[in-house]
Amino acid sequence: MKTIEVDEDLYRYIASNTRHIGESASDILRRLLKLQPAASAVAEPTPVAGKGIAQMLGGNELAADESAIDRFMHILAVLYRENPTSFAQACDIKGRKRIYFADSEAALLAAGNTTKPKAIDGSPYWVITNTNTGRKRNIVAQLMAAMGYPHGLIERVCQSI
Amino acid sequence: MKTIEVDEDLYRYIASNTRHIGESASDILRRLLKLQPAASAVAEPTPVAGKGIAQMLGGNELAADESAIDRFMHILAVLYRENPTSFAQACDIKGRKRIYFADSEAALLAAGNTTKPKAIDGSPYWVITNTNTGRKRNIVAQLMAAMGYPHGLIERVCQSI
DNA sequence: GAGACGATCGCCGGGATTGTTA
DNA sequence: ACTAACAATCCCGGCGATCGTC
Repeated sequence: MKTIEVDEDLYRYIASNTRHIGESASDILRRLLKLQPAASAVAEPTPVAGKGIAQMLGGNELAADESAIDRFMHILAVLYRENPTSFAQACDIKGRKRIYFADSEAALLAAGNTTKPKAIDGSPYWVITNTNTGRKRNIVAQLMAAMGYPHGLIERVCQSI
Repeated sequence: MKTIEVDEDLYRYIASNTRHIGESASDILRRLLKLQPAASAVAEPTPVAGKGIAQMLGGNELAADESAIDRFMHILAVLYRENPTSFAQACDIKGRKRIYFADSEAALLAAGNTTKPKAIDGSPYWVITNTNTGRKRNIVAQLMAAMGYPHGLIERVCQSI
């Protein structure tokens, strides 16, 4: 991985061409420049834990998300994609009254008022959304901890929300 | 200046496309992606009348358009003509409920009430028209940013609406 | 769906702030 | 009582589209 500097507007241009969750700056540039996709992209059946999330942090993909909610949803989508099974086991996190994750909007609505549930892209899950940013960080931290991510990475991800 | 991370091979590819000493990554990428140059440095006179956005601003082309809508439509037509591909990638801009661009009138009508779609001259695209001038400026700014135009030019174009 | 334009104002989403409970 | 953790109200900024104006 090399680091290069680009102007603001170029950066936005690249970010605006994100096609799907988990796409890195390299992926986007390769597509825009009509180059061959990275060789390893398809071949790897079991991604190394932490790879997807770390890549997300390194690249510019979160830049396209304007709000904390967008970044929150984006991170959750990547976490799910990276390890659906682990996510499923880890996501029964709850607050005092509310539950945070469920496989239906109704379940979340039933456990609190005005929770503003949103569907997690590419997964069967929904999350609560009506929280301050601190709690969003909290939820992500708890989830990632339960999924077995290392401390440092968790911290960096939370920082990025 | 923003920093992004790219794979080794991409880095080498970009470096190998350097045209002259001191050329920045942004300059090279702009050229490879066929985006607008950052500086006003249009060293060579661009002869064809009505060729680009800068030309349009320079001349009195827009003066003939009485209303903000006319100027709005005019600008969009020029932007499309200047780079149809980039326009196509950039134009999936939307509001909270409405979509702003589409390749058919019906698509815009379906996504909002009384949006007053109009066809963009010389292109297959339609835009929403029932917005205040601030929003028209907004739409143009978002579009141009996503097409990779530099800030200064975007501002001047919006000013002219 | 046919008058055209677009400012104004109502509504909605984001999330900090404030109220509540353990 | 005091605090920490949590819930959800409510303010602000942004968006939609009605309706006043020409």
